[in-house]
Amino acid sequence: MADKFILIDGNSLLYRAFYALPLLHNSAGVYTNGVYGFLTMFNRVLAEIQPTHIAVAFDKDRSTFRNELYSEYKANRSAPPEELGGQFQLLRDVLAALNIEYLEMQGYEADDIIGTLSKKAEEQGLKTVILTGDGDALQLVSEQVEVLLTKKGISEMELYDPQGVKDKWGVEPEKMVEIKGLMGDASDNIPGVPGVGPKTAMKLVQEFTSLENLYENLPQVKGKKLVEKLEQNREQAFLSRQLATINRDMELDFSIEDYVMREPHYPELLELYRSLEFNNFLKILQEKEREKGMAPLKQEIEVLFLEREEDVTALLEEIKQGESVALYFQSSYHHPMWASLQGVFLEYSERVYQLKLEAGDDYKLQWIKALLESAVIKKYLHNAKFIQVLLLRHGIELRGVAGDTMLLAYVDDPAFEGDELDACLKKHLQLNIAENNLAALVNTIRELYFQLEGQIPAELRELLQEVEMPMSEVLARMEFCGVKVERSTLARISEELASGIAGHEERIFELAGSSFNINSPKQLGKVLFEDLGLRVIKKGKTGYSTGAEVLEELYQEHEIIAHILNYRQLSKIKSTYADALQELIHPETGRVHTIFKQAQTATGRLSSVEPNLQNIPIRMEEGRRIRQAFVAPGPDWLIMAADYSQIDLRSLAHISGDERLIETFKSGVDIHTRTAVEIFHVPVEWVDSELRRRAKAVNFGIIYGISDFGLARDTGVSRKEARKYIDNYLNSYPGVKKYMEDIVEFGRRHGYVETLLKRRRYLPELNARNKMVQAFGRRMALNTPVQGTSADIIKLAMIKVDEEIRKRRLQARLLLQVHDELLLELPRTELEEVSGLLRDCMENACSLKVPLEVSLKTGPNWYEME
DNA sequence: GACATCACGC
DNA sequence: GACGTACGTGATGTCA
Repeated sequence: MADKFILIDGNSLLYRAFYALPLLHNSAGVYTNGVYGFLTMFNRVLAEIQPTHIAVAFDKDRSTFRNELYSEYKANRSAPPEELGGQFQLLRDVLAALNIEYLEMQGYEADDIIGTLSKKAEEQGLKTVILTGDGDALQLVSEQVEVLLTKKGISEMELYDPQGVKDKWGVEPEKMVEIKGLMGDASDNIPGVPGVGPKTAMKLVQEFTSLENLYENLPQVKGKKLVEKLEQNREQAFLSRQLATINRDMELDFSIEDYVMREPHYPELLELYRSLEFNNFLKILQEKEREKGMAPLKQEIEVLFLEREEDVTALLEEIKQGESVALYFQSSYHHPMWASLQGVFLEYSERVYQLKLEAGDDYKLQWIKALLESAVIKKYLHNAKFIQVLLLRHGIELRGVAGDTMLLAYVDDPAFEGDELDACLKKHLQLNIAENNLAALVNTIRELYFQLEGQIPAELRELLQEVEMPMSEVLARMEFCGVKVERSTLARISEELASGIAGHEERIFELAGSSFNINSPKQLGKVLFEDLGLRVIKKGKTGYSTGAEVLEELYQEHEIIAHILNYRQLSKIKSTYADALQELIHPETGRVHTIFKQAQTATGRLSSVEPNLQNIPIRMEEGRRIRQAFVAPGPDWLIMAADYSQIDLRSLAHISGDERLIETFKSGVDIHTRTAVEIFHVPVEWVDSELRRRAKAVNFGIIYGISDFGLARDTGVSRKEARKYIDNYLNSYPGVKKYMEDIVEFGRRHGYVETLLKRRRYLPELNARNKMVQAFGRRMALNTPVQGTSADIIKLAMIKVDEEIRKRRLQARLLLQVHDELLLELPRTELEEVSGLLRDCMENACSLKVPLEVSLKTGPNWYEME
């Protein structure tokens, strides 16, 4: 790549950053916002420009050659505020640690240094970008030199090339000083010609090109007043031009090598960032350094090909009982029910073997069936569930899985995003797999497993072995089984929806007076708020907000709103459910097979994708009908749903140990009614549906760590009233109040919070300096143990249910988990036994301070259930 | 392809 | 003066 020089006006940028950001300081009280903002802009621009050379220029002090010319120069500038003053030296320190040259010269401004350097760079054929907030630099723009001007805040900038300057000012860059000479510059106290502003100055320079030429031809200038003013201020104009002209011929010993980009001095930089508490810069820096220090992976790995059955037999004879292998399967797609196998890599005793599987090679897979099904040969894999489902399609039951690096990495840190093997290797072994070297990959699996397993606390090892690993097998069976979905039912619903949608669409266009794309928030916003002139309630980043919340407020104001809301609802159901689900019915099974992601959520919950079967509509009747398509697989079969009642509140009761909450669940009274009695101070017979609804919202809010603001919005009462409800709640349930205080304190002290089964979630946010981030961390600290405990409980229940069904050799099968609900299919003949078994396994999944209650429903499909 | 907006579930 | 319930996935439009 061609060499590129970036020249930064340190003063200008620091000022800009200082005023753009709130006054931040570290815990020692040192103000840091200017330096912080400088570095933010600096990093962004560096990433964008990727310069090979760099220098930062500073003003030396306030007296320059310009003051000798004109004593009033910059006389209007007051000294920098106290909070900024100290940051100049701080910035110099940071630059020194970054190993970046900075320059300052007695009697000159940063501009002059930049002008001189850019001129010399130009002479040597170097492309230059000048980063500054000072528009004076535009005079330096040329074919070789571009200027990046800060516009607003610290994120908006504009890059000027010669055409850019011409577009904006109508003249060549070098004529900018002529304009300045005429119009002056208030910020530098350069007078110019009074009464001549940017517009007039531009016009004059366009016509006369220079001050000299202008004054020689003064009579040609139109406007008597203007000529008069120009005449009177002739000397001042020339002086102003001189002041505005950047000196490009300072005496500088310039050698381009002095400004080559160099590696920072890491120890100094780390120390500085630490003391300034620039935690995100620190993180980026450490990440970078670690990546550099990463051992290059042994890329040259000898791979032994298993081409004939005899090769495999020989290998299998070598692998003794109790020994272990690592496996890596190549597949064509990320969904095990839609993927085909392309190859198997096997690492044994530090040797790597490969079995290639082309289309029609399924028989080769049978060669290793005995190995895969052996319970005594230990296997280490990454995401064993995926392989298990894929193999089930080939009639192979994977057994003997001793370790799964994906699940291990998940219990180590559930917030880590990157369930892929290479991401885990990078994080835990500092290994960077540069290319897709699968032999190298399989060769690292066991090392990753043992190293990480050795690091995690014993409780997490237990969670992995006793919960997540068995869970993985249960989920594999559920995914492979799938759930029967009737295409014809979905098609019928889709058609009905289509006609409903068309009706709303027609009426919307009539009322709007034009047709447009209703699905486009942008176009819809224009119609509602510009064409129809409705009240603007909320604006987002990109324009008017048209969310349901906003539209509901406008409901009474225009007939169109109701149609839009209905249109939105129906088209959501049609596109996401009725239509998309049909495509996902598997041709071989006639069923829909989701993937339950087991290493996805920060709380320990599962998630469901392709399709997501955890968000099938239920609240609104129109959407609920989608459930009619989820059917039992035969006339003598049933769908059964088993719901935990109030599992999150029961988890909260257990964790907090609150006496009243525990007592309520033990006595079996309705929790929301009870809460209403407590927080509204009324006898139970006064609790009507409205009071119960509000109490329910409060209960909900408590679990989520809601604020008075959010509660007010959800219940429709005033914020003050909502505050009162929360206070009343906390007084009524003092154990919950204590829990909230304790869990946040625990999180601050330990850096994490944990669930019933000691699943951890790290919460660095709790100790953040940013108040918003901290509040966010607080809500997570409150919510995660509750939601995560519920997730733990249902996982335990699922393992028990699956175990029991298999032990009793029942035909009933687990199909889905929807956080607090299990869905099964079963022959009618097993109805009684499965009901008892489910209730038993779920209610006794674990022993809490409160009873767990389960409600069971059955029916021919997921819609008609009782 | 990344991002924002919207809407569905618990 | 804005902004504030947790955890998710997916369809669609917009803009680079």
